[in-house]
Amino acid sequence: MEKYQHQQFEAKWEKVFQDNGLYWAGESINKPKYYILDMFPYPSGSGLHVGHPKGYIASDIVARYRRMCGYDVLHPMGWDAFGLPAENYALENKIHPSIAVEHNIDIFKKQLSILGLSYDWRREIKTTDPNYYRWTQWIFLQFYNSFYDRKAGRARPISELAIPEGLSPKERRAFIDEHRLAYESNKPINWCPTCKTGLAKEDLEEGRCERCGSKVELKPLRQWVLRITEYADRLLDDLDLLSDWEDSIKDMQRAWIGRSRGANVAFIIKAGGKEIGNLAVFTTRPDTLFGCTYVAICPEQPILNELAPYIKNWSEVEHYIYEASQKTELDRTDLNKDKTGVRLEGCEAINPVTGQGVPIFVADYVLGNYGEGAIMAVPAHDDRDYLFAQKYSLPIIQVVLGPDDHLPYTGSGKLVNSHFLNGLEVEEAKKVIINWLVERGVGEETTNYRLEDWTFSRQRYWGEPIPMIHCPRCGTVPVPIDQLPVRLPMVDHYEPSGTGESPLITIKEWIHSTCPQCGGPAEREANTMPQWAGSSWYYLRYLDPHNDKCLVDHEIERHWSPVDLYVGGAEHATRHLIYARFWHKFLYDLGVVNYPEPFTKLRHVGLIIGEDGRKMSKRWGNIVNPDNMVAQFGADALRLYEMFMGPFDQSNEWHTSGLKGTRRFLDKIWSLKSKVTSEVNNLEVDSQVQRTISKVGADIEHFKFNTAISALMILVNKLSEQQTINRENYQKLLIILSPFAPYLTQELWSLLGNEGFISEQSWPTVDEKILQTELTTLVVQFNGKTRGVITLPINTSQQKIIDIIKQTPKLNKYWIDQAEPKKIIFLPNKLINFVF
RNA sequence: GCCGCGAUGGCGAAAUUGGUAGACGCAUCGGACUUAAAAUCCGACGAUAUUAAAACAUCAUGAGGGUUCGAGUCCCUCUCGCGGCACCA
Repeated sequence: MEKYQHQQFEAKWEKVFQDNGLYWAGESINKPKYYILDMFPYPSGSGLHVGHPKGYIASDIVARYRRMCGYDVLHPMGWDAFGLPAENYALENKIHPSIAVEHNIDIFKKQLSILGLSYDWRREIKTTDPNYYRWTQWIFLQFYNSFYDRKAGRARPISELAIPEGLSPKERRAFIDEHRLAYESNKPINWCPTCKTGLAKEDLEEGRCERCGSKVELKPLRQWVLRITEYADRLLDDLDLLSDWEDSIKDMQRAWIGRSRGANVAFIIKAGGKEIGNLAVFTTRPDTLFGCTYVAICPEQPILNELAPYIKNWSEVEHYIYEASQKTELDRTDLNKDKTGVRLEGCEAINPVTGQGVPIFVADYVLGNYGEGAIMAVPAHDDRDYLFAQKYSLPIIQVVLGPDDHLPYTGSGKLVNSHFLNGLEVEEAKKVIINWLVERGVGEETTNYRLEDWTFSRQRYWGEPIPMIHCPRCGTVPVPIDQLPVRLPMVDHYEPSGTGESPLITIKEWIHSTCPQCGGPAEREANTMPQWAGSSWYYLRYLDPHNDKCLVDHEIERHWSPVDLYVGGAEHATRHLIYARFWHKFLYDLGVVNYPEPFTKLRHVGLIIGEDGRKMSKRWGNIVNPDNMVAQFGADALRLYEMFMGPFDQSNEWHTSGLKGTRRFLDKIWSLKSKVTSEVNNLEVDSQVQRTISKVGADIEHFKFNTAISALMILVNKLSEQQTINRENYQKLLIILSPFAPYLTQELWSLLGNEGFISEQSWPTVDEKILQTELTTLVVQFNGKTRGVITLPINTSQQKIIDIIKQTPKLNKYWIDQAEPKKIIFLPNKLINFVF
C-alpha cells in the first residue's frame, strides 16, 4: 500500500496556514465567539516531552471543530516565565534568567509549531515582558488601594473606608493598613531553606517545599500578603455556578477553602480567685460546652504573656514553648506523635455556662494559625481531646448520647448532662446555646477557614518587583500608576541571599529611589511576586495584548469573556485555579471584568507516563521527545495517538507501537484516494458516513476523542471494503478527520483538486433521512439469556416477531413445549425477552 | 482518619447509561506476497468442556451478597489501587 511522506507537506502547510492567518480570532463580525484556553507552559530548560502537548492537542481539536461549526474561536498561547524553576535553571547553567527564558521559549515554540496547533500567535504574551507585568503590578496596587466591604460583599476603594473618629494620625494609618487587601505582615511564614524564600501555604506539600522537597521552617519575616480569605465565601459558594467543572476539582477546592461554621466562646481566666484575662476559643460544637473539661492553647498564644506572672510553673511552661518553637511545621503536625502539654498551674478558665473552672494547658496539638489558637476540650466527643485527657487523667463528661457507650463519640444524638440543652438534638442545641451565649455577650457565631491569606513576597530575583516604596518619613508608599512598570533590573548577580532579604537589596542604584509623596530619598520594596502572580490574570491579556492604556479594553473584555473552555492539569486545582478565581473576583469588583467566574468549562488532562510505567523524567531516562516522533511518524499520527490512548482525563503509558497503529490508519486513508470516483455508494455506506459525522461531532464536544477516532477507524474499514468510494463521502471523511489530522487532510483535500483550506469548510450537517436505516437487529432472549439476534425491518410488531421466531430453527427450540410465555418484555427495535 | 475516583482479555480500552460484554487499536500466532526481511494484504485471538471440525453449551467485567425478566452498569458488605485533605477543634 502506498504510504504518504509527511515530511513533504506538514511543514509546508504549517507555513501556509500561518501566512494566511487561518487562526486569527476577531476577524469576523457575525460569528458567535468561543474562547478556548490552554494553561500556558512554564518554558523549562528541558523542553517538551510527549506528555506536555496532550492537552494542547485536545483543545486544538475542539478549536478546529468549533471553527468549522461557525464560531469565531479565540485560541491563544503564551509563556509563564517568571519564577523559581527558571531562576534555578539559570543559576545552574550560569545564564541570566532573561536569556535562558528567551532561549527556552524559542525551543518550546518550535516544538509546538510542528504539532499543527491552531494558535493566534499575534496574541502571544509572556509574563516577564514589562508591558505585561506592568499590569500585574497595577493589579497589586489595586489590592493595596482596596478594602473588603463585608456588608456589600465586595471590594471597594480604600478611600471609601469608614474610619472611626478620634484616632490619632498614626492610629488612622494603622486602621487603614489593617483593611487593605494587600498588606504587610510580620507573622512567621513558611521558609524554604534550600530555595531561600518564603512560600505560601499552597506551595507546600506535606510540610515540605513543593519545588525541592526541603522541610520548611517558620521564619518571622516582614512580607506582603493578599487577603484572599475575604473572598473565601465567594470562592466557595460560586463553585455552584460552575456546572461544567469536574466535581473532583470543585471538591478539592471546597476542601482547600475548608469553611467551618461554629462559635467563638469567651472563657474568663482566673488566678487565685481573681480575673486576670479573657480567652476566646473557636468550636464547631458549642452544643458540647457542658462537656468541656479543660482548655488548651497553642504555644504561640499571645495571652501567655499576660498570664505569665500568675503561672506557678512558668519555667516549665517556658521550656515547653521553646521546644515547640524549635519544631518544624512538619513535626508539629505529625499525626503519629504523642500529644503533649503542660498545665498552667495556678490558672483556671471559667466555663461561661457552668461558671466552673477548668484547667488550662499549653499544648502544641493546638494550631496557632487557625481560629483563636485556643480550644475548649471535650474529651467525650473529640478524638484528640480524648487521647489527651486519658494521658493527663482529666475528667471525661459525656453530653451527647451515641448509639452505644463507646467514647469518644463525634456523631449526632440527644444532649444529656447539659441542663437547659438536655433532650435537644445536636443541631438544635447548637442554635440554642449560641443564642444563649450571644445574649450574655460571652460568645458569637463565627466562621473559620482553612484557607490562609496569600503570602505574596518572594525573596528571589526572578519575579515581578512589588511596586512599593519605603520612605523613612511617609512609611510605605505605592508607586504611582503612571510610573509603572517598575522594571526588574538586569544584573549579573542575583543569587538568593538566604538571609530573608531579596537579592535586589544589594542593587543600590535600583533600590535607592525617591518617595512619591515627600520627594525625599526612599528605598524600593525589594521582594518580588510569587510565580503564580502572572498566571492569575493572563487569560484576560490575550483579549487585548497590546493595549497600553489598560489591562484589557472594556468592550473587548465584554465580547470575549468568559473563557468558554479551559484545559490543563489537575495539579493546579488548589493553586492556580484558586488564585485566578480570586483575582478575577477582585477585578470583577473593580469593574474590569463582567463575569463573576473566569472559566466556564474546565477539563483536566491525564498524564502520559513512560513506557516503564514511571513518570517521564530525565532521572529514569524514559523521556520520549515529540520532535523525534513527528520526524518518524508525522504530527498527524502523533496527534491521533495521544487522543486515542484512552479517556482524556486518565493517565496512560506511552507505547510507540500504538503510534505506529494510528500512522497505519492514516496510511490507509491515503491509499483510499485511488478508489475515489463519482460513482455513488450504497445506502449502507452513506448511512455509516452520516452516523460517523454525528458521533465524531458529539464525541469531540464531550472530550471523548478516543471513541471519536475509533468511529473514524470503523468508517475507514468500511470504505476499504468498497470497490469504489464516492468522492462526496471521501471528502466528508476528510473534513471530519481534519481537526485530528490537519496536515494530511489538507494535502488530500488539495490533491483532490479543491481550492482553499479544509479547515475553513463547514462541519457536515447530518442527513437524518440517510441516517435512519431500514433494518434493525433485535436481540432475542429467553428467561433473560440472549439466544440469538434477528435482523428485521424497523418497527416490526411484536406478533410478527413472535411468528418469525417460531419459524426460526435456531430459536424455536427455546419455545418450551409450545407453552405460552408468562411474560413478554418487548422493546421495539431493540429486544424481546420471553419469560416462561 | 475523612472526601472523591477507579478495578473489564496478553496490553490500552469500548459498551447508546439496566438490554448481544470485549467495539476500535496494540501485541501475538497462522497464511499470502518476497531469494529473504521489512512493509502490506487475508485470517485467528477471554476461559472451559464436547467435537475430526464447527455449531451449540457453560463460565466470565476485583470478592461476596441483593434487587430485576435481564446487572460491567443500581443497592449493601469487603479487598486492592489512585488523587485530594488531614491534630483545622
